[in-house]
Amino acid sequence: MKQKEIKQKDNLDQQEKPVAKKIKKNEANPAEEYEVVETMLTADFYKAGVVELAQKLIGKIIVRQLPQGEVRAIIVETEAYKAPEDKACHAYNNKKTDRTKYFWQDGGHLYVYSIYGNNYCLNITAATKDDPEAVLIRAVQPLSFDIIKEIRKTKSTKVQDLSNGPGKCGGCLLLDKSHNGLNLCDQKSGMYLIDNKKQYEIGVSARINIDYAEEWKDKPWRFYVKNNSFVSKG
DNA sequence: GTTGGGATTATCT
DNA sequence: GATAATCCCAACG
Repeated sequence: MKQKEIKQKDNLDQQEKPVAKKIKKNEANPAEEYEVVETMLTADFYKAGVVELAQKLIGKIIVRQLPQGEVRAIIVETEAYKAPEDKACHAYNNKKTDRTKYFWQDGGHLYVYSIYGNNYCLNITAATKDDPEAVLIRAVQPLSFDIIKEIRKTKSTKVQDLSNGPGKCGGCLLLDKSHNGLNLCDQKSGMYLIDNKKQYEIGVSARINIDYAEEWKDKPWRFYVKNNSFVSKG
């Protein structure tokens, strides 16, 4: 149904288009009232403990510069992973491998891991380099719609399928393991977060698909925007 | 060098 | 909602 609006105009006149207005046409629950602050979030923001940071990240806007243009999306779902004690965390018990070593960075860096083939999941480190903690970005709401559609190449007619899952978020942003360690506070990275003053109603639940984590699987460390259709199914 | 499973997704019925 | 796909990665030898 909405597919027609999605696939129209792949190029041409794509300058000066009001992004929020575009979303409004395509999504039943648009973020049309969001209030961007066009300043890169700095290292102080990411110094918070991982559970606090997971909450603070809800509503923030990810910006990534690509050859195709600038990708923007609102974070609508996160999960906190906190080693060494958290059995769900890849760095549980301070397990440090080639994959997990990126946990040991100051807050505001990326940890990207691959899973089930060509899926790359995006994490943002919290606290300091001595704290192996990171926030998994499980879902975002696209703002720069045309570019994301072009990048993701999904055949689905549901706009939500562009970004309602952790692997899909990595796909939207064209991330892979080469982006491990990227600094979100460094202007040269071409990727950063900006603030959004809109207040969202935030839901809390246990984390998803970590049944192996025993007593840690029930921790209320998942946060999401209530009534937002881009939140993952779980 | 081989193996087994995963913080998932796409594509069916 | 069920299942196949798909490949990286860590844990063995």
